Amino acid sequence: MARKKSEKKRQKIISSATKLFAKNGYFCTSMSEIADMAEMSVGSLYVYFKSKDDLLIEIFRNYFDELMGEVEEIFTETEQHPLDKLFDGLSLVVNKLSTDKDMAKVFLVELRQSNKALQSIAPEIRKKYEDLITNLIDEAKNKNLVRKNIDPELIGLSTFGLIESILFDWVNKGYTKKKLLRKLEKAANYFIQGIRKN
Amino acid sequence: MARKKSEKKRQKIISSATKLFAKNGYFCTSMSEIADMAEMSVGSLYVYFKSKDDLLIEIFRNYFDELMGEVEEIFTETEQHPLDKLFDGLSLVVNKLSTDKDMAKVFLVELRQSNKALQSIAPEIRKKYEDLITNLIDEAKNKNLVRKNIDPELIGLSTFGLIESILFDWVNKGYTKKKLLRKLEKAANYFIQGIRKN
Amino acid sequence: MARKKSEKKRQKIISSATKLFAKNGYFCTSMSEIADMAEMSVGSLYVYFKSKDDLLIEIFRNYFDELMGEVEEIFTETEQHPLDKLFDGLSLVVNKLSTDKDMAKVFLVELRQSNKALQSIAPEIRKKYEDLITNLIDEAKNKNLVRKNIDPELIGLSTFGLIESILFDWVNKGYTKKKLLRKLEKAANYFIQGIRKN
Amino acid sequence: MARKKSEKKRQKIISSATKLFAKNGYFCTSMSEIADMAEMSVGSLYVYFKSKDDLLIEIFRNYFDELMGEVEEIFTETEQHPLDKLFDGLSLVVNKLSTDKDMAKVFLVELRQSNKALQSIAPEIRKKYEDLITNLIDEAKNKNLVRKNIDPELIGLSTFGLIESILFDWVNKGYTKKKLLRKLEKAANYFIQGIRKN
DNA sequence: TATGAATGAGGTTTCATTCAT
DNA sequence: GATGAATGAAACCTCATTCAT
Repeated sequence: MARKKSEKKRQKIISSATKLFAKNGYFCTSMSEIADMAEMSVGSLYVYFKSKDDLLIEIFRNYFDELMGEVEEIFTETEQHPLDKLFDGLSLVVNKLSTDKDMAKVFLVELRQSNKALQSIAPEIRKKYEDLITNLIDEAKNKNLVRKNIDPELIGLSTFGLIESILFDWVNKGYTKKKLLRKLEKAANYFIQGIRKN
Repeated sequence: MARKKSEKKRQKIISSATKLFAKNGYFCTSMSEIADMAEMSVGSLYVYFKSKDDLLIEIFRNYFDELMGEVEEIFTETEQHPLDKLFDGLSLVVNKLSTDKDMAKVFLVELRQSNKALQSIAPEIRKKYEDLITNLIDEAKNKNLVRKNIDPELIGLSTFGLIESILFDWVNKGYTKKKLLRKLEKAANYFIQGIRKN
Repeated sequence: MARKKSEKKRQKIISSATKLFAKNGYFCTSMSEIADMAEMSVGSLYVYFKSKDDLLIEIFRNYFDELMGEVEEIFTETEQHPLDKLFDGLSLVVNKLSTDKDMAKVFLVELRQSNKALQSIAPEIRKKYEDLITNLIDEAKNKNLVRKNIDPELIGLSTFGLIESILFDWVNKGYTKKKLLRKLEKAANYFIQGIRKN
Repeated sequence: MARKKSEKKRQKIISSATKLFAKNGYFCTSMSEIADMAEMSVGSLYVYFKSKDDLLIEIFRNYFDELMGEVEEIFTETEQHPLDKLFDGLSLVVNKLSTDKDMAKVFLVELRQSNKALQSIAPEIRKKYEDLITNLIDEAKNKNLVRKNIDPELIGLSTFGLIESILFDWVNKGYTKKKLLRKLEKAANYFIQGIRKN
């Protein structure tokens, strides 16, 4: 029970920090602001996280471990057409990030920082994503479902860019989630059409 | 002559700052580091730029005004197939940014900041790019050269994302410029294939 | 208990700052000098006061609220001759300021600054003083105890000037408190004689 | 002729500086602001004045040497009643300062600074004034025109305070010069009544 | 576990003054 | 005489982190 209460506090810190990082950026957010929003003392933050960097890292770690797990599930289900699975994967990522605009913002902005804290985690997330895509495209190539000369790594990169740019647009313009998803689907289709073997 | 010397100093500040912003990020670069690298005093930085923010803004403003000008030239040349012009435009952007990896890095990272300094300039650059693409795609639609239902704004977004993700990969992995361009061309082709009317 | 300790520190900052402002003036006193004299770190000053301006304001605010309160008490005691109350009021002010020469100095010098910090507080203090005098002189007029045509506001101004110039002399020449009070009383008498109805 | 042109520049610097010191205070006025207002370069200021302090000192020196000279003239004219001469002297000072509100402001504010630059000049001006008054009152005492026990030095102090407080009021409230003079005359009369032998 | 006062290093910026032109 | 770019010391202030309670 004590464990539970403690976990609740951790989550409150994470959600407060995410909100503030989204609004003002990592560097323009102070620990005391986070403490204020989380309704606890600065000292308490350091009970749960060993540094400000650490807090940022943990925000990403949990979230993207889970997210990538879900993508993997989709990709390893064997029955579907690989390009449909690709489509579903992209939708899933955007769908999930669209439920927490603050997280989406932080993901888009902070994951590019040269910030030391993230020099470990950011490439890790990208790598995981690219590996999943690469495997999927390899599968598609083996089944002869995509054009020749398709570079699987490049598909990873491109789709990551697609996700990012469309989320970025949504985050800044603030339209409905539904519209966001329709946009993603359309753009994904342009792209998938470009690599599908007819 | 004094004017010329003065302009030389300005450029030295800009290149030093760009290098450091690329390496450590805007917030983790101090004015005194910039002064050191530019081989002048901190006070001198403030002779040429009225604040650190201002310095960052000017770095972007000059560079992207020129770059977008060049893209516009390509797009408004009338004789080519619009999708070829699109291809050429993407190549141009990546080509140019590939000559200055520091600038590329700064472009990729800092243009997403919620940093107040950039809240004006970043959207401006994106907007200019999107407008150029939108006009081009509209032209292509009028000439019936792309599939129905193509959303011009979405093409802007997607290609921006494409450029970013491929540059980002290059910046981090550091392969040759030639390889970078080949990647961009390939990815651009996937995408353009996806929207071209056959 | 923590509260008490905290209040002690505040007071130490205030007294150190007052001493230094008196000696070198507000602008020629740095926060780090204040910190040194108060035997704490610069950062600590900002725990108690949100800016250097704020520190100066608080020095005045507390002191003069109390002082004006005491003057008011004298003036609203009903039994005495109003001009005697005026005399007592002037004595009180000088008496009190003579117990803290640093405060007197700061009062004389800084309250005239065009310093933004004080643009709110300085007129407030003067106004409070003038209002008290005005009421008192109005009372005297109603009781027919002063000459006709006496301008109450002018009495406020003049006596304020009297207090200031005599304190200023004392602060610079540094004679005994007793002598200071005698001077004030004499000068006050000259003035009061000039307005009293015989 | 060159001499004349040079003197004109000096005067332009002085008037610009006075204006800015009046508005923002000595410490909140920068040399480059003064240069801007005087329509010349910073370097030129240093051709005419050896430092910022020096500039402030010279502003006072010229002005008050002249002013005190005029007061002296009045006081040494032998035919008038000394207390009338006192009255005329006070009027003269206020009259003159009322023609240049900026100078009045600077006089009121900066002459109290503990500013090193002024530690020489400020007491000098006060001393000169007090000496003139002391001589005058001594004359009056000899002629048996004032009450016994009048302290000449105290009259100097008090009237200086009177002048200051009334000018201060005018400077802040900004009424007409005529009204200012009437106020001064009234207040002077209260005071002179208080010391005159009936 | 929880607190928040205390720290001190480091940030950006200002500015009086100098000096080569 | 006139200029204004260059300087560098010093200013105010912030903030991640610690630690005694």
